[in-house]
Amino acid sequence: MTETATAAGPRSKSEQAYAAVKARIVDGTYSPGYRLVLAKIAEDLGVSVVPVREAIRRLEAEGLVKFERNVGATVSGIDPTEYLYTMQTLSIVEGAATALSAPLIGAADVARARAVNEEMRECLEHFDPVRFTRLNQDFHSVLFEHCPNPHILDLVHRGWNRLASLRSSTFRFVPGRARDSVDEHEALLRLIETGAAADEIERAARLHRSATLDAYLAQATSTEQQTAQQ
Amino acid sequence: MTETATAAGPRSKSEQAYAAVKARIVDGTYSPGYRLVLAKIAEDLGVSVVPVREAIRRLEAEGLVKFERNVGATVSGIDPTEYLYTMQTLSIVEGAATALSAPLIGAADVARARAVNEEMRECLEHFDPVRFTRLNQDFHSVLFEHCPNPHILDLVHRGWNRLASLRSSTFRFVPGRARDSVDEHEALLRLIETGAAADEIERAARLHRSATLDAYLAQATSTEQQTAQQ
DNA sequence: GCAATAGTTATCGTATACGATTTCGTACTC
DNA sequence: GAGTACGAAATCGTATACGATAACTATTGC
Repeated sequence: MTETATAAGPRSKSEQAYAAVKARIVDGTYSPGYRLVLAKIAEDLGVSVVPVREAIRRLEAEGLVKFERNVGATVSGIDPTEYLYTMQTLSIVEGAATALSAPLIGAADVARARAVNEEMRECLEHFDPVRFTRLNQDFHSVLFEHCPNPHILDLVHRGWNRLASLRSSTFRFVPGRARDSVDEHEALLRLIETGAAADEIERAARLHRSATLDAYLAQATSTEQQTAQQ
Repeated sequence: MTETATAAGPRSKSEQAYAAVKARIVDGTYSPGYRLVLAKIAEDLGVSVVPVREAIRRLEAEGLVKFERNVGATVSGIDPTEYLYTMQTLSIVEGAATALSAPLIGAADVARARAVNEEMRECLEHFDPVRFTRLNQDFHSVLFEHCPNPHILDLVHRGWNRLASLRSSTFRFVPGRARDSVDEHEALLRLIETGAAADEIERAARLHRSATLDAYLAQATSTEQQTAQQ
């Protein structure tokens, strides 16, 4: 359902393989570090290795897998540095996407986003981080789905996919951060409703993500362990 | 001779093919609309079609070629809409890259960039748009090459590659724009030298590219012809 | 003369096969 | 017992082959 404009035609086997493996990475079936053996995946999917190889290379281009010559592919890891890069990039492209979308966001969209945000608030009460995370994506989707520039939208999706692939690993919910996040969402909606300048919306959206990154970094620093040094 | 062996290990044939075809697209040997026949390229490069196919798909992911199932690949076209998307995206990621690089740019770098910019000014006198364009890339390379976030840097490079592939087509030099561009370069250097805030540098860099886009759009509107409708 | 259709050709998509490279386990030496 | 050398297994990388699909061409009917 996150596919970008599927033209509904008969998909080639390489596309099937791409979609299948991508889905497994994003939903956590293949978690970071998982070894992707071409022959095995090919057998699972009932195709030969050639289209699988092509699919893997596409996923590599998106940063979801790491490919080493004559060695093989693994699901991209949880290196904190990579996390920082991804979040920083996402803050930029997502900020832009949100700002570009803003003029196209209608009252109905805002209402929908607000409803999602209130659900998120409830998740805070019952401590349901899994649901919270999913709702968070829904919320932001409303904000940037109207982005008129498909290139930027694609970059946003890529960033989210990378984050999704890390979700089930050490990069978790930073407790104190969630409540602030919900409040920032509400503030963002207000800006959009009142037709604030694009600059301002972009800045707010970008800071929203930067704050999440900072919260993570603060936590990581306090923990002060190099969990993944490889 | 086109290959610039970058001190890496033995490249796979798919990588050779990727680099070779990419180079031909970027340097204009294969101009937009050019039909990329797998078998033909394979023969030219002395490899089989499988690695060529993989290379083409990678180039597709970068937006340099367009691939249609059971039909074939062509070098991505010059659709004005795509141009707009690319420039807009580039203005965002390049602005960010420049801002992130700024604190890392030393006096020597600024001097180098300034020298390049003065050369560009000379090109205006002798009307040498080809050289101007190349120098322009050199100038901006100095600004963002220190970008500490490789993801963002990669996005910038992709954008430049796409523009390069269009260079030899109808998207040309907009005469009145070039002089302003050189002045904006100088202003950018001043901001960097004086250690201006990242926000300010980002804004300036972004506007610099937006202005180029606007100049093109103004020209395109006045021309008002759909030159390439195919 | 033009449109529709059938046959031909060109090109892609993928399966299979095999050589190349790496990795892992085992035996041997010091 | 530790380290090294060798060999076997696993896996990747690419060539080749062939079926599938779309583009092209010639022929037929009107």
